[in-house]
Amino acid sequence: MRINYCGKVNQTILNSYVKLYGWVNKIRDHGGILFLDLRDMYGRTQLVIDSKKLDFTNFVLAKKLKSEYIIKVIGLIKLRPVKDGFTNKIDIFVIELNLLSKSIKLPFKLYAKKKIKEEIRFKFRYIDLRQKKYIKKILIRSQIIHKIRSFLDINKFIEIETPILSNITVEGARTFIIQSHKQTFALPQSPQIYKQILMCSGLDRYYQIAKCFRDEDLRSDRQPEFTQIDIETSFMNKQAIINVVEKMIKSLFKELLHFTFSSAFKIIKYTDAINKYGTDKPDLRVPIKITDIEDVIPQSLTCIFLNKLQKLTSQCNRIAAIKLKGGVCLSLKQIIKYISFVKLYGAKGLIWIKVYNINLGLNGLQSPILKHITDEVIHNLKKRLHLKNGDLVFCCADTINIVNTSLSVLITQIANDLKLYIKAWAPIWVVNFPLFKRDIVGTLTSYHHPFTAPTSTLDDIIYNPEKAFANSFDLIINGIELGGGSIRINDYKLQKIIFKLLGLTQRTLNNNFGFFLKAFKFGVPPHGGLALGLDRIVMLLTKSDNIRDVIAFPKTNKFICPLSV
RNA sequence: GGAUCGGUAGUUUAGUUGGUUAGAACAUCGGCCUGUCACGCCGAAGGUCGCGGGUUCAAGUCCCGUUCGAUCCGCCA
Repeated sequence: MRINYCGKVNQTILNSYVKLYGWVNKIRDHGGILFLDLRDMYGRTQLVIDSKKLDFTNFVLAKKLKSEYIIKVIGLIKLRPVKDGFTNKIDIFVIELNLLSKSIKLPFKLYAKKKIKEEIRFKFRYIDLRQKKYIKKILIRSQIIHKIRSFLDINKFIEIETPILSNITVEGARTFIIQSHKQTFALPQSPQIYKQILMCSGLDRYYQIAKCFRDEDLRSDRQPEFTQIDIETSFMNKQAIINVVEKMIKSLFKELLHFTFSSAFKIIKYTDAINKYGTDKPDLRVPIKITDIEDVIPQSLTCIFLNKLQKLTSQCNRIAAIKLKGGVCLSLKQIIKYISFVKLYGAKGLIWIKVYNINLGLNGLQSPILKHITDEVIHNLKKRLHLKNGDLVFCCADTINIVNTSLSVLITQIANDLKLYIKAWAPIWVVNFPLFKRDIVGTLTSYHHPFTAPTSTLDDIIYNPEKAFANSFDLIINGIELGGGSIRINDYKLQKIIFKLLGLTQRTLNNNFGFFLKAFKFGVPPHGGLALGLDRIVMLLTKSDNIRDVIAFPKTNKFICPLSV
């Protein structure tokens, strides 16, 4: 058994002998004496190879060592002569040296100051992972999984594995299909149905660290195969589930980052999130909200706000604004940059108003629309937006979706540019999502999935499905969707109605969900649960801006594993 | 499926309105050096400029195509 690690030997065992294994990180050859940094996964320590203290054969061998050779040494731990600026306090005076493995020249420099292209890093991932910063992410990932397991274990959850090879498909993402010589399998997008079946068995606190597969295009936070912390419980309501998951997340932050959340996570309804932040995953570290202004500007002006594009006739429009405190310092160039930025999201543009002196009315402002507006409009805007000197207002007018998207991405962009984050961590539960949404061809689809229990009445669901809401909840931290869940339907009739509303034919229903509905006839406990994206939790806790950094062997945008291709 | 950015030595990169032999730093290799810790000093080697085509007297540079990588939109129950 290995006892000593390079990163762990310290001055508590001075003047004793130690056996170390490791990689040659760097050699400083002074002729008769060599200084060698030996590295393992926990850190580095300095070996001193002195021609006077080592036999000739060993010294000759030492002179031949190169970077990344793997060696075994036995040496005496000594205090290093004191010199300013160096904190490593000990040396290992080598008395015996063994070469275990050689290495050719590395394809890139470890501990390079400049960023190495991922293309190369992932091709040689085994070398990439010799770097401390990436080892650390892998270590933290392991700790997170370990802590989640012990937390859930303490809370009486049991870990149950569900099949990877199955023929259950829930509509949603594209599915990976596996052809074997005997059968065709689908890789699971999540263990959703299996875990609900387990509830039917009475295994009422289930969890799984589950590999999931979705054949969709990649993003910086999306991989085709990823890991979910999948949880399902019976006889717990929404609040109870939220409580236990929140406790788990808080314990992770406490144990891994030594950060304590002072209060319960904020809970906000979906509709409020959309109205105030323009998105269902707001980043509450940024203190900017969206404010409706349509009712404080005269009808005659709305077309100007709509950029002369259309009259405000449809109910599907929104005229709204965000206020940037101290924003007058933004240059016209920056403002134009933001205008072209929102155009990427469908907005026709932005109207901006710089407030230099609010008491002077129009004279205290700078804006391209000054000649179209009156002091009264300014007065109204001042009241609505609580305008003060130095503020910058961006207004956007378009369909609700375009205004929401544009202003929410604008808020994020401005916050990034101007470093407007007022706190480190902003967790939030977004609850009561719509039950359904219409896709591009007008078909009704589930907002989450077809098993989500509604909060609306049956009449509303049937006759006004788009206005129906779900008993669901998403966990958002810093604008990142960590996961979501819901209370599930546990009523045979209701589940069947939902399937029908979603347009499933009797045949599809029988083929895909027949067994599931049948299970309902044998009794289904009230149940619910959620799934958290493990990779995203690791990203958050390791402050990684890329999911590939927290996965040992990630895939590229083209679904290629650069290591093995 | 769409948009944007990028690919020059092992790595990170410079390369002007197209114009001599594509330059640097670090790494590598050889030599010297007993207190370095980004050691130092002397020397050397290392480039089909992603790939294919076009324009031109002349292309790393301009144009077209393609491929790979990244980011985003669509997509992601």
